[in-house]
Amino acid sequence: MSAEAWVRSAEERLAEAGHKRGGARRAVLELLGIQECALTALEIEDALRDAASRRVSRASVYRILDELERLGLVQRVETGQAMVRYERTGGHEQHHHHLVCDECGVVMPFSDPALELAIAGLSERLALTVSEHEIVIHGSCRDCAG
Amino acid sequence: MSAEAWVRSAEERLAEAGHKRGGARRAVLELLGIQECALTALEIEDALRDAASRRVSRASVYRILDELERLGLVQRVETGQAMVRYERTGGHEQHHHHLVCDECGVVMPFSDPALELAIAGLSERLALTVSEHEIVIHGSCRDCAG
DNA sequence: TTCTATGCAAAATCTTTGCAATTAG
DNA sequence: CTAATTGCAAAGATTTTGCATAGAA
Repeated sequence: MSAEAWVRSAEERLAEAGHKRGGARRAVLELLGIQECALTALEIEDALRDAASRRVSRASVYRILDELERLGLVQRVETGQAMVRYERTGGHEQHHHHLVCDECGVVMPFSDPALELAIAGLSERLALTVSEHEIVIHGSCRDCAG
Repeated sequence: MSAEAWVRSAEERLAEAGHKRGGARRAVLELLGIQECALTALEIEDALRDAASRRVSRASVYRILDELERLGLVQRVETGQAMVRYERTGGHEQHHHHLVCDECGVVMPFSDPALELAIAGLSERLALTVSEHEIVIHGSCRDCAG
């Protein structure tokens, strides 16, 4: 799904849920739509200010992300770093997970069919209705490991 | 590994690293040793107070957990809830991951050989020296899903 | 109009740090 | 003695909330 299509479908979903349009949320959606990987609230705020697309207050960024998450439009990524990250769901070419270098803090996306299969099988046996899965692997990246 | 054996080996490791013994840390180690699953710093503080084993200040709990994590004796578990959780490493019968019910907040451990295999295979192909993996699956538990 | 969206500032929550007193080796 | 441990209180960092204004339907 392209960034534009994702933004459009997200706005539809928001309208269905009784939301009105707003410039701040639109700006956040457009930013998330074109991201390859997860951003923190602060990164979103900074990116919007720098891109001059529109300044959005931090409180709004948090409120918007919270609502988007409730509607399943974005997903939290817990990297174990100080801040939570968010990225759009269902939008990228394929579902991906994250690698985190605990030394330099870089976060990289990765995909693995075998892992997806294992999780799919697992989901059927759990005492839980699985809503999403997000796997974070920690370690040292090539630069840091030397 | 039994709780006692784990506490003993942890203290050895701490001694090697140049640490002296301390009552607060000892109490935290003994508590973590017997836990089935991950606790938050606050839960640790409360458990120690209630068990009357020893009161430990919150700052010390955090400092102790931080040091134990640095030495690889405990592992952080990011559940996506407000607080980070910690549990001992290498101590339980088998490596486990976590299920989180996003409705009631309950955290349950689970194990899955197929998942471990998938991760083992994956680790060899990553641009990362894997230090640990911790998988958290979100959803609704039986009680909440109805 | 009426309800949502937003910004600002204050508050809340979790975690870390500074400092002094204590204690282990 | 010397360095690590600990508690307390203050500070930090991230996130949430209250309130008033602006804006969409």
